[in-house]
Amino acid sequence: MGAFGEHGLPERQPAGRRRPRITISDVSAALGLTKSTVSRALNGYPDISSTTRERVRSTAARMGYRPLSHAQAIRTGRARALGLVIQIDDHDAHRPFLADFLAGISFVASGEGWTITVATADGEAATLATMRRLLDEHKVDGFILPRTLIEDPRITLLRSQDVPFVMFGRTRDPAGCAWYDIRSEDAMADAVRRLASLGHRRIAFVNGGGRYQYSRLRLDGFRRGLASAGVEEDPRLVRSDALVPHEGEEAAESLLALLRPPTAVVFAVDAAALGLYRAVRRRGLRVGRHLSVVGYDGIPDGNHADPPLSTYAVDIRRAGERLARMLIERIRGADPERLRETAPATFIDRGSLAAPELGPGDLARLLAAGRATTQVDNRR
Amino acid sequence: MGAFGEHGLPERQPAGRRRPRITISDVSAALGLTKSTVSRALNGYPDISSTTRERVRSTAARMGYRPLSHAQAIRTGRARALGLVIQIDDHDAHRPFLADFLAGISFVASGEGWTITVATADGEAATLATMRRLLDEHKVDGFILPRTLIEDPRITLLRSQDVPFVMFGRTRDPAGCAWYDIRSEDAMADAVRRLASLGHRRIAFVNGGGRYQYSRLRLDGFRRGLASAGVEEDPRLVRSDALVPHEGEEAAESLLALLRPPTAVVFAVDAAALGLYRAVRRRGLRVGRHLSVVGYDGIPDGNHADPPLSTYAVDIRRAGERLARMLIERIRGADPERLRETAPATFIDRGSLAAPELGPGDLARLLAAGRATTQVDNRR
DNA sequence: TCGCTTGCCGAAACCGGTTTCGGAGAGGAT
DNA sequence: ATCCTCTCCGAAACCGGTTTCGGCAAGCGA
Repeated sequence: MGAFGEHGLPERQPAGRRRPRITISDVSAALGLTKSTVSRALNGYPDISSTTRERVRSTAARMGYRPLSHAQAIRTGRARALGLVIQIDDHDAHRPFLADFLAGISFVASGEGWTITVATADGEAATLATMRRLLDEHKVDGFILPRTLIEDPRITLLRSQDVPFVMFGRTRDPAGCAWYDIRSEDAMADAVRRLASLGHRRIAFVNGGGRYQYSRLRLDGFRRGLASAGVEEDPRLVRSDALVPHEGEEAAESLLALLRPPTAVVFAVDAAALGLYRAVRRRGLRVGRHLSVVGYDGIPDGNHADPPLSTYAVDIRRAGERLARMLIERIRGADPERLRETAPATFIDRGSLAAPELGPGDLARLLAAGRATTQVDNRR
Repeated sequence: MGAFGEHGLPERQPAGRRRPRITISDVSAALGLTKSTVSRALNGYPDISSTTRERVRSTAARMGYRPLSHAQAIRTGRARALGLVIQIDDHDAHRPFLADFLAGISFVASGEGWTITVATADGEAATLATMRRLLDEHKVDGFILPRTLIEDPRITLLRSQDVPFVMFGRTRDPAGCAWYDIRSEDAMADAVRRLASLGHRRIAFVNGGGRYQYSRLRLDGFRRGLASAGVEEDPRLVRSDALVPHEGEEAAESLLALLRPPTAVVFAVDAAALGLYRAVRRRGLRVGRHLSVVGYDGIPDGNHADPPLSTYAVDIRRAGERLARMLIERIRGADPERLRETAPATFIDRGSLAAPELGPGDLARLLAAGRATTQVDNRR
């Protein structure tokens, strides 16, 4: 399908005026050596004397020679390209960060003379098929896997083919896996402690998607925070699978409808937290005053909410940089179990959490009153 | 710089268990032909009989043969890869759309067996350097240029090297250029007419960045809208270079400070329009009621504003699809002047514009009163 | 029947690299 | 002086394709 031209004759590119590249033969001719010697010198083979090696390296650099990666790839199988397959049917929580993520990856890759091959895929099957195609055509030497699942079929595929990869996020079975991750569980615990120290005792948690490894970790973190703050956990205050504003709004609705509603809500995902604003606004109440909220991710939209959403921001560009670095090392043969790194998220206080103005009881009465005077279902 | 390994010995990849690829030699052996015949048959050379051609094509397809693009590239110079260099120091108006844009490009490219090589660059010089590197290493066969400038150095570079490219957006000197663009000027004109038909007479315009071609077009569209609605243009109601909320906020401030402030504001960029919300909210007024606003882009954040921002949405995924298709045709030799296409934006009414409740005079008085009771400078 | 096209395919060179193999020359031990 | 071992590099094969060149056989006109 399209691999061979449907067009009759192969068209030629208009005669380009690009100056001809400098090939390894040019370098070897200039040095009076054979290209095999030049190749081995540049690749650090031990059977080339150090003086020759230096001579070759310096003149190659002076002449501006850079090997053609596909010419190398045809023999070595390495294309010096990092693969990134983005599954687009997912919730769009991470979309605003894609540019930063790519910037981080690209910064490191470019510095090493590598390139990035990206593809998008619609659904899990398409993602795997795309990865297979990229591998089959030797287009990439390894993959960066965004958004790791608890059970991730991509890992299964890559493991079975011995393809190097690094994950953004941890997974259940870590054997042979390299990763970079943000300790979002610590952020959740910190959020709870922060709220508790402000005086909150009824603290709810709205988690993200159940298939993601991070959801498991963040729930653990939330519980750890409760425990360390000496607050007893109330299972009625926990929701899950809220990834977009609409889902967050529903979760907020059900929490606010409780007999003893929470005075503070911790969201695992910023985008879902924005949904709570709608629910609160509809009741004529105000976030930060009547209900404290804290999110996670640091999406820019949070800054435009009223009041701006306090959250734990992730340095996604740095994540891209580290992942690219790790993947290159991994492709070069580094032990994956040595390539594991986590970093903290940083709290940004924008004013959406404060000491509770009302107890749960008063809040419940206020909510009941608000419900009476407002249309319940004017959500779009 | 990293082109040759700093590492002593070249490490080898752990012995992969991937099943070996099917090469052209496998196909030729199975057919009892030489690989040159197979190659010419698959590429549609006229000196291969049609019966042989079909025989070759069918068995190649049956065996699952797909040519290795770098092996081809080394002789042909074509890598079957589309290049996309994203300049990240720009305003982030288009960042939320990057995933959709990539999805569109990837959808078409994958279908044709092509891949996408992306890179990010910080600043114009870095962008050009990155493009040169990708060309020099034959990593890409052509470029998709996002966000065309009025005078675009990328075009100069690519023209001088006879490299195929397509632009997202038009440019001043269209010679040899292929493009896809949204007729945002029509959207601006439509916005003005829409507001005028609601009764607005003082309609302001806040434009985007001056270097972009679209800014010129959108200003023209705004003026055309005024003319067709029979409203006289007031130069005091036009601002420019507002790309992010903060800049939009400043523009809004200066407009609201006028003796006869506008009752409606058309923004060339949604992100800037969000800044107006802050200025209006600070005065205790309400968008849609006291001041009508309409934006352009269709960013998701607009949906979470209060009231949600009416805007002209762009189908960015389709833009990616069309651009990828056009670039592939362009690389195959199509006439660039034939590859030009525009599409309309679609208006989305979310309630941020309405009939003027107050005349400019009343609004000015209200603003003055609001200013007295509110801190003027509590913006962050 | 002969010569000359024409259609069709094989042989081989080529693209720009990498890798294997072997041998020349230096140096050391005997 | 001879032999043996290293050190270091050249020659050539190779990777998986494309493209040039040439030649065989069929078809055609004279």
